[in-house]
Amino acid sequence: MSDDGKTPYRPTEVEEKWQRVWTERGTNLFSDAELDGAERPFFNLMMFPYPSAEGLHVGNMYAFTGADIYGRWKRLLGEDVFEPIGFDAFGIHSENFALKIGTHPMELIPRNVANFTRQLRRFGAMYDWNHTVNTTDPSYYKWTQWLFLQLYHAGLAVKKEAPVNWCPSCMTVLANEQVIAGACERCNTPVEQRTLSQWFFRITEYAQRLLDNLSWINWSESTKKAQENWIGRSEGATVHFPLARGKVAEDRHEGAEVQPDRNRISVFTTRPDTIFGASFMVLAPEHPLVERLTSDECRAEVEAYRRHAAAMDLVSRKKTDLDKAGVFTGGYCVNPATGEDIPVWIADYVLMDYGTGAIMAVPGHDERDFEFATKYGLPIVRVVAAREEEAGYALEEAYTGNGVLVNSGDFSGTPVAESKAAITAWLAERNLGEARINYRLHDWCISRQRYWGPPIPIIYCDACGTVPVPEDQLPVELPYVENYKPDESGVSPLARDDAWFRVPCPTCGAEARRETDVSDTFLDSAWYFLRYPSVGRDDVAFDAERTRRWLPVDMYIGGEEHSVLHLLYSRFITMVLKDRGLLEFEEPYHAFRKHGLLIKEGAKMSKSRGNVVIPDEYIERWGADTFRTYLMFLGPYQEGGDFRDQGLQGPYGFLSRLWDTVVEGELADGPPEEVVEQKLHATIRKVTEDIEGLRYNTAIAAMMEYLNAVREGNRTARRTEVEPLVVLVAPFAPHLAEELWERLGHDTPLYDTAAPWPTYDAAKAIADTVEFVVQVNGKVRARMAMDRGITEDGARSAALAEDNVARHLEGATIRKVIFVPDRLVNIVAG
RNA sequence: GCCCGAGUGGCGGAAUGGCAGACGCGGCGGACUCAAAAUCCGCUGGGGGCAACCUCGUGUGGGUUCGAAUCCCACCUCGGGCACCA
Repeated sequence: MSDDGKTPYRPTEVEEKWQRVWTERGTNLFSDAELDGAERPFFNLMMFPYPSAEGLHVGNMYAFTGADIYGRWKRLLGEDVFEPIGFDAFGIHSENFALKIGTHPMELIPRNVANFTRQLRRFGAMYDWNHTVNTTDPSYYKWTQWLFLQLYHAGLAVKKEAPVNWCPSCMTVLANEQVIAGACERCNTPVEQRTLSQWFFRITEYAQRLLDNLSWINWSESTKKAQENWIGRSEGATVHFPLARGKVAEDRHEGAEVQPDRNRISVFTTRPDTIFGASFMVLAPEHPLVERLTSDECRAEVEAYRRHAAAMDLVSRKKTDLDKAGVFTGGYCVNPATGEDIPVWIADYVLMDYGTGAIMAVPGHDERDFEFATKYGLPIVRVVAAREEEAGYALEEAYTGNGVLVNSGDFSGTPVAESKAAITAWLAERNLGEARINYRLHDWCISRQRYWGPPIPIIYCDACGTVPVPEDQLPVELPYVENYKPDESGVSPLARDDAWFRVPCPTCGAEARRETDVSDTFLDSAWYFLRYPSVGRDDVAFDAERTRRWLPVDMYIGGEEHSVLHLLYSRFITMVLKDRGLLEFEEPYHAFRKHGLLIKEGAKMSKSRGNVVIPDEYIERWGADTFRTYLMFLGPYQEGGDFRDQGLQGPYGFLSRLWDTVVEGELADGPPEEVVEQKLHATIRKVTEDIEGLRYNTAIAAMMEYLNAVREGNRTARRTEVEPLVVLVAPFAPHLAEELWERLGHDTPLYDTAAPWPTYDAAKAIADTVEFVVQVNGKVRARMAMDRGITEDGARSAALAEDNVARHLEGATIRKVIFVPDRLVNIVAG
């Protein structure tokens, strides 16, 4: 009570009180028995944060608030909502930061986690703190290592010598997904190529399935689109071009068995129909056949070119705007369609990591090939024309349009579309090619030559070879290594700990060595949702029965930045576990919704701009309820919005007025007054439907409108008018709602009440009279109240009688009347 | 270059074939106050008119329709993603 006898809204007091109550009552916590017995399980998942030293970012808060509102709403509907949170604390972010400030990650991370936990508790999400995960905890990464073994035993984890993306600044290998435009996604340093022996997960085996399921999973469309592009399916053909007899240097290894694939160049093409126009070949400089094809005269030049290409970093190597440059190898192969010998070149515009690393160049119908052919004076043949009569016309640029084949032997005159299949079939009959589907997706390199991650559970023995660590010896604990800084060697810092590194072989007992690489952070996060319900179990990664009850995840809300990395990997891992018989579903998330990006005053938030919103400051000043409500009000959740400091005032005023209405004023008894009742039902409907569709901004606007109507003209509100609003606002402002619920006389807290969400009567949600719009020739001339359900004739005569309407019709003949029931009359006259 | 999304008052944004600008911020005027803050009430897209009203207006140009912010075509701008992908 203040001096004037008023009880003003004091958010901090209210929020501290209810957070204490929730903790004491365990309102949001599940016991094992509750998890096993839940009748209406709803798994509400949000993307667990990486606990940075800076603390919770407003972007995290935005994401979590939107997800928490959805979960709280489901709970108020009476579902058993499991809403866990955790920490994705392994990885290069953490390690780099630890290096920068000179604190060991084993000290730094628990500190950050503690700080995050404090912040997460303060903003009022209904997290189940009994079921948190921390990826750096041995009780978690034991199962990350177990997961690796599952893939290993399935033949899906393989070690390959491979050219990899090497970040010279982070001194580690990056997955293709972590390379943005040829540069490290983290530090923006140009990435170089290196060849290292790495562990790969064969995600490409699952490419088609990952693509196919996109057609039925309930996800945000843009996210599906991003995955589709990333998987990058193209249909075409593999075509084999035999090396030309007598025009290729003889095999230098006398007596060596000549491999079949050493005698031909295979290419992948999406345009097999243009094969008659393939007038030369281009190989990637690294292509294994270059050596064999190169003639003595060309050798010096070819080798110089290959050295030059190898030294080039991937940024310049993959730049589209580079001049096409290459060199002739001196070798030839045979175009299997024409039988002609065609020269073989090498050029850096052909990439070894896509298709077969070789292309058939069709300069007449491919812009890059045209540019290359023009530059080096190579023949350009037209094999497609819009009309057959154009067969003889020369090409001034590559023609990539549709048409019919020309200059293509028996296939001339065939339309492009059907000739693709016909030529592929013709080649296949002669063993010169076959239909082929190619994917842009690459295998997932999970090796990291770093310290801060789960050690890959593999042991190398001179006698037994590669030996997986037996399951009962997991976890392979990450040792404390004082100097964990990576170096230029490309060997993980773990190799420095001799006592850890040397280990007896699990199979024969002889002295053996551990794998010293750790796994990619994305592996940690690829399965964490499976762990949540089974947290505490140290005998299994996830309990089968509990998993059956709770998974797949019912609703997953997160940022679009994880569209291709995390979401694709977790789908892949789920499919693998299903194929191993460990799960009964192959898509981990029943529904996924992306949220938008939050900007500040029209600009991207960044430390360098100095416009980063620190949630703590706002929560301290306005309270968590206002902050949450504002974040959801400032724009459409799935599209993001613009955070403006002034904007907090609106939601604060709304919550304060709601407080005043319940706490300050006298509430009258009796059913809602007629004028308010219709609005009440309409509001319940709108808020319910808007939350379901994550349209939080308009849900809040509807509640504001309703409160304005309840308070209209300083009238005395009725309890039955206000109490439903207290529940509607509860997902957004849970503390305030609890307090008002209690002040309305309830003994049981709102969130412990079974299914308190109000229902609406659809008949009462609509008014008896509707405002008709009367148009004359499409222009609004009057607005008139009419009875709901009025007939066309009734509306028409009422409209014609209206003064302004009559005035606009003066002297004109009515030609037509458009009638939209309960909405509009449009009189067309002239 | 290709793909996706967006362009609406001073500002954030509503409206997805039928009243453009809901809701909120800011602004202006008023009440309360010695005063200010807070709070409450009213007004608030441009132009014209005393007014009733009229007129213009959703990036630009065209189209479909009785009627277009909304659908179609072309273009411009911004944001995001992909990119010598054969």
